[in-house]
Amino acid sequence: MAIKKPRGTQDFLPETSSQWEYIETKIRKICSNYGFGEVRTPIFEETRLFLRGIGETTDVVQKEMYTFTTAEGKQSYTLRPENTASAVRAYLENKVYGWEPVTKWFYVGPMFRHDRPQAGRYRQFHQFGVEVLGTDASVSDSEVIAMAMQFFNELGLKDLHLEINSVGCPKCRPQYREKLIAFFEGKKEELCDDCVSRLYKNPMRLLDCKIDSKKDVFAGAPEIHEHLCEECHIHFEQVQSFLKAADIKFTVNPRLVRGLDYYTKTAFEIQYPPLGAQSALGGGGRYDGLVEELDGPPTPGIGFAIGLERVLLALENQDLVPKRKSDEGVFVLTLGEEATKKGFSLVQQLRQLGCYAEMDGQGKSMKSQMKYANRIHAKYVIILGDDELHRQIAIVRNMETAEQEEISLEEVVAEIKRKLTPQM
RNA sequence: GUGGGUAUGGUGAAGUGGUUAACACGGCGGAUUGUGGCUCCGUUAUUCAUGGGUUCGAUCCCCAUUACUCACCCCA
Repeated sequence: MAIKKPRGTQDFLPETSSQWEYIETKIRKICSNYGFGEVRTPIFEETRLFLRGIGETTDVVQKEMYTFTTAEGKQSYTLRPENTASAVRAYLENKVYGWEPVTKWFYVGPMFRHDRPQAGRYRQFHQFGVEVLGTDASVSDSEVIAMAMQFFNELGLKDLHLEINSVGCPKCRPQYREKLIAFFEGKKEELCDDCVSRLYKNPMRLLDCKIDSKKDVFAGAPEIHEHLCEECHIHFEQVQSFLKAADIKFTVNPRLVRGLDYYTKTAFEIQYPPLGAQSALGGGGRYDGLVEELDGPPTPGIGFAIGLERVLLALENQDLVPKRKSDEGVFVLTLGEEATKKGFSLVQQLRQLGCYAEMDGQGKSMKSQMKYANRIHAKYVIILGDDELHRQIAIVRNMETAEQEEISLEEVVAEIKRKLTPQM
């Protein structure tokens, strides 16, 4: 049996890779404009990091991690399912807090979750994300959101919805949680099975249940905004006013809840509805308790993660995927052994001068070589056969105009280089 | 983890219980000897995911497996 790639993974062939390159170029540009430096952490970490960082009761940790032990079986490792925990670990391990008041990092790379694959959902997927550590200023919440929106804008994506919410903090969330449980406890009969099981584990998740949230049961359910503490309330108001000041459109969705335990205060999500079930292109929020949870000094943080496969889907959906454009180049067409030897020398010289040059070398017919030259969109073809070799010249054919000229072998490389170099 | 759909050449995709499995694209070769893109011609699946069963006979029927896919769940 032929060996196939693992389920939920993808091979990116050159055509697709160039699309990724395009997206990454945008990412790097924006990050540099916002003053974010790239952090590269290991693809795998000690399993404990994710247990504590993401939360033991979350789905991600409970059923989606790729966990393994080494041959000695001493240590348990896990392929990173997201990168915030790793970034915070790196922040602490390198004692960045000791010399940098505010840290702004971004990352791009593969993440791993053992989900059932589906449109826009893969087991190895790629995220672009940012983290701001060391400030609880509401302006940084807005900055991070603005950054995500600018990323989508620059890609040309339209019709995105930005939803924001505040999920409270350890001071006010527990009370709200209790109220929610109390409210729904008597109405278990009317809830779907999933919600019943969520009721005690993570009652806030009930709020965005697709089935129950449409029912009457929800009438009169306690709203998070009525239960935020003073601090959270003010913070949320400020975030909104900063967004307005930057002319960023958003809607407040009191039922927006994030799935990872570490989120506090601000939570947000960017949706592109046409993608269907997996319409969240990105999301993020504040995680003021995470650094402490990982044994660091009390340090506030905020960040987002964007699913790049989904971004690509959205780009395809709006026909915004750039076509791969090949470089202007030259094809060296050779006939005969001696000519091929000389041709190889020409190709190498051209390449060393920074030109895109190719040849056949398989001894194919002239016609066949011409076809190939055409296929790779060569701008010039250098034709070299025994005849030309004896006369110490080469025929240079312009593939657009079909004009041909004879140039001496000594000058042909320099001449082509000149032709291919744009005039300043 | 749960439920639905689909599995035919490099790709897209017809099709039938029984000698030669359409078609399109792509690939390769050719259309006077050393010249591309257009056109034309030829060629390109001992075989219809894998394993089992029904049958005189299965790519077409049944079962299982696997993969892909969509939805639930979850999330990016």
